[in-house]
Amino acid sequence: MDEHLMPRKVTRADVARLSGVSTAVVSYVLNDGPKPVAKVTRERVLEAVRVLGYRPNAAARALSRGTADTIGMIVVDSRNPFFAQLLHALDRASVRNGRSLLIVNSDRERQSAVDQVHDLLARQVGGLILADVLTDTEQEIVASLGVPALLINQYTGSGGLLPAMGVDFRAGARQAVDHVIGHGYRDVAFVGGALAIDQRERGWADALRDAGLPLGQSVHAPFSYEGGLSAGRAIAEADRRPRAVFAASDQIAIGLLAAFADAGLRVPDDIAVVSFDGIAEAAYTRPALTTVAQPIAEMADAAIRRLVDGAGDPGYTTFPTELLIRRSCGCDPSMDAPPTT
Amino acid sequence: MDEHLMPRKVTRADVARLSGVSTAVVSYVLNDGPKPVAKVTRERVLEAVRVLGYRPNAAARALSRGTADTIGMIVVDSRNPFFAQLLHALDRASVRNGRSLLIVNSDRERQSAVDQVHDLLARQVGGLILADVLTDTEQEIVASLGVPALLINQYTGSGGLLPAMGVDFRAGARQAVDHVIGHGYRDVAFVGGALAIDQRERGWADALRDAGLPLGQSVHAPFSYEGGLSAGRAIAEADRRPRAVFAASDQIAIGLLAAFADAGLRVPDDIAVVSFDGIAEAAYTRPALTTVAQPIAEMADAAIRRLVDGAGDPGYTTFPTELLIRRSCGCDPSMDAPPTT
DNA sequence: CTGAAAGCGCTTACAG
DNA sequence: CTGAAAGCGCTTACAG
Repeated sequence: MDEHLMPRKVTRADVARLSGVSTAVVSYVLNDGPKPVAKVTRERVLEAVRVLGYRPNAAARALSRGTADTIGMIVVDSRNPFFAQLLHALDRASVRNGRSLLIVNSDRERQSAVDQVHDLLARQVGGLILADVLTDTEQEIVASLGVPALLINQYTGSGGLLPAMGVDFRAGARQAVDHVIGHGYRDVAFVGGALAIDQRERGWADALRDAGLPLGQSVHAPFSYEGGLSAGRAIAEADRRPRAVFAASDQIAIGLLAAFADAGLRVPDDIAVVSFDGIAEAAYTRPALTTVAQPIAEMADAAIRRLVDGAGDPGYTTFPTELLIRRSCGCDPSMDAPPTT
Repeated sequence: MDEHLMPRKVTRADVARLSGVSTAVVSYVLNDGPKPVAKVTRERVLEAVRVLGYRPNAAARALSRGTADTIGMIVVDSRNPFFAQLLHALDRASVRNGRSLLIVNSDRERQSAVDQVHDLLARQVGGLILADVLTDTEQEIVASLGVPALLINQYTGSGGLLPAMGVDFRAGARQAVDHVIGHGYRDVAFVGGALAIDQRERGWADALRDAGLPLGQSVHAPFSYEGGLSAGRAIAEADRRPRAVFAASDQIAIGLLAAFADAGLRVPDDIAVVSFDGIAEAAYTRPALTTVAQPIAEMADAAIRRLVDGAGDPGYTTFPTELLIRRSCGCDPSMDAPPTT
C-alpha cells in the first residue's frame, strides 16, 4: 500500500525529454500555440504525454499566465434549490470550456462581497459570476478590477455597471399572472421580495392593471421556504382571502402550499398558486406547481462562454421564460384544452 | 470608469520595499514561520500589507508549496438537496480553515472518477472529499496518490481502503422503523437504493425481525424525486398495500408523497411514511416528513479538519443521527406524548 | 532575528 | 519549425 508514498509528479520536462524536444515545444503542442509545431513532432509529444500520464500543473500555469482556468462564483446561499440547479449547470458548462468553478457562499461568514471578490482574485480566477445583489459602489469596484465579471439572475435594468444576464422577470411574472387571470380569478395576490426594483412584482401589477383588475394584496417575504410559510399563514388568516397568489419563487410557493394545507385550504379550489423559477421540486408538490421556468442550462452556458470570451460591456442580456402548466393554477394538464377564460 | 484598466497587482516585493525588509521576512510574517520575526518588524510588515491591500498570489504559493489551499470535492450531483446542503456546510467549514472548495459533479460528462481526481490533483488540491461510490480499485488508486482523501456519506464497513465518515445508516434506519413499529404498524415496506450493501435496508430488516414482524416489501429505486414517485405508484397499485414505508432518503419520500396523493391515499392515515437525511425540504411537505436527520454541519466540520490534518488511516468514523418527529409517521407533534406502542 | 538566492513548473518573447 | 532563457510570485533551506 505504500508503493507510491510520493508518486513523483511528472512534469513538462519529463515529457520534453521523452519526446526529444524542448519544453517550449511541449507547451506549443499542449496550448496549440503560440507557435506552430510540425505534425510529427506534435504526435511524438502527444504520445509522450499519454505514456507518462502527464497533466500540466495548474498552479504553475496560472502563475505564468497571470490567470487560472477557474471561474469564481459568488452566490448568496447554494442550498437554495434554484441556485443549486444553476450551479450544477454552470459546472457542466465550465467543464465544457475547460474551466472549473470555485463557489463561494456570501452568507457564510462576516465578509463583504468585495472582500470575497478579492479573495477570489488572489486565487487568480479568470472570471467572476455574481449571483448576489451588489450595491452600485460594489459593482463599480468589481468593474474596475480588470477581470471579466457577470451578474446572473439579478436584474439591473439599463443602469447596471456590470454586464448581467437573466430572464425578463417582469414579462415572466406577467405570463404567470395572465394565466391565472385566464382562469377567471380576479383577486390575485403577490408574495415575494421587498426589493423596490423587483420586476416580478411589477409584472404582476402590469397584468392586473391591463386586465382592468384591482391590484391585489402584496406580501413581502424572504426568498425561502420559511418566508413562504409565514406569508401563507398571513394570507390564510386574513379577512379577505385572495383567490390566487403569484409567488416570486417556487421555494416561496412550496412554503405557501404548506401554510394553505395547514389552514385547510385546498389548492387550487380554494386558492390557486403560480410561481417562478421552475426548479425540479415544483413538479413533486401536490398539487404540482404551475411555474414560470427559467432556462437554467442556456443561461449557464451563455454565462460561461461570455466570461471565457472576456465578458464585454454592461447591459442586461435577457433569456425567455416558459410557463410550465401543472395543477396548482387550476388547470388539469391531462386535458388538452387550455383553460377557458 | 477606465481609471484602473489594469490595477497593477501588488506583490510581496512591494510589501517588502514599503516595510523595509526582505521578501523572506514578509513570508515569515504572513505564514507565521518557519522563522520567527521580531515584533516590531512584524508590525511594520502587517501595516504595509494593510496599506497596500496586499493579498498573496495563491498560484505562486501553490506552485512553491506544491499544494494549494483548496480542497477538491467530487459529488455525484450537487443538485440533490442533501448534497447541496452538505456542500454548503463544507464551504462554511472550509473558510473557517482558510481553504476553499473546488466542486466537481461526477455526473457531468463522460469522465471516470479517477480521471476527475487526477484533474483535481493537477490543480494542486490539498485534499479530496469524495461523495460518490468508488470501486475498490478506484479507492486503491486514490489512496496511493499521496493526497489526503476522505469518503463522505459512503458506508465502507471495515474493508474501506480510504478513511470514511458518515452516519450509522443501519442504526439510523432502525431508529426510523422502530418508531413506525411503535405506532402499531406491522407491515412496513422499504424504498431505497439497490446497492447490495445498503445499510438502511439492513436496518429496516433488523427492526422488523427484532419486533417479530415479517419482512415487508422492498422496492428498489433511484435516489431521486422521480425514483420515489415511481416506487410510490408501484406501491399504491399493488394488491397488498403496506401500512407504512421507510424511504432511504427524503428525496425519495417526497416522490412517494406525490404518488400517494395522486392515488388518493392519505398520509399517514392510509399509509405512513418515514425517511432519512433530514433535508430542509422535509419540513415543508404536507404532512411534514418524520425523518432521521444526519448531522450535516458536524460531519462537514470534521471532514475538513481531518483533511487539513492529513486524513490519516482508513476506517469509518460514525456520526449520530437524530429522529425528527413530524406528522408523516402518524404522530401529532403538537401532543407531548410519544406514540403509544 | 534577517537576507540573498534557488527553485517550484509553467509560458512566451526572442533568436535562430 | 525549434530552443535557450527570463520571468510569473511565492517558500524555504542556507548563511550570516
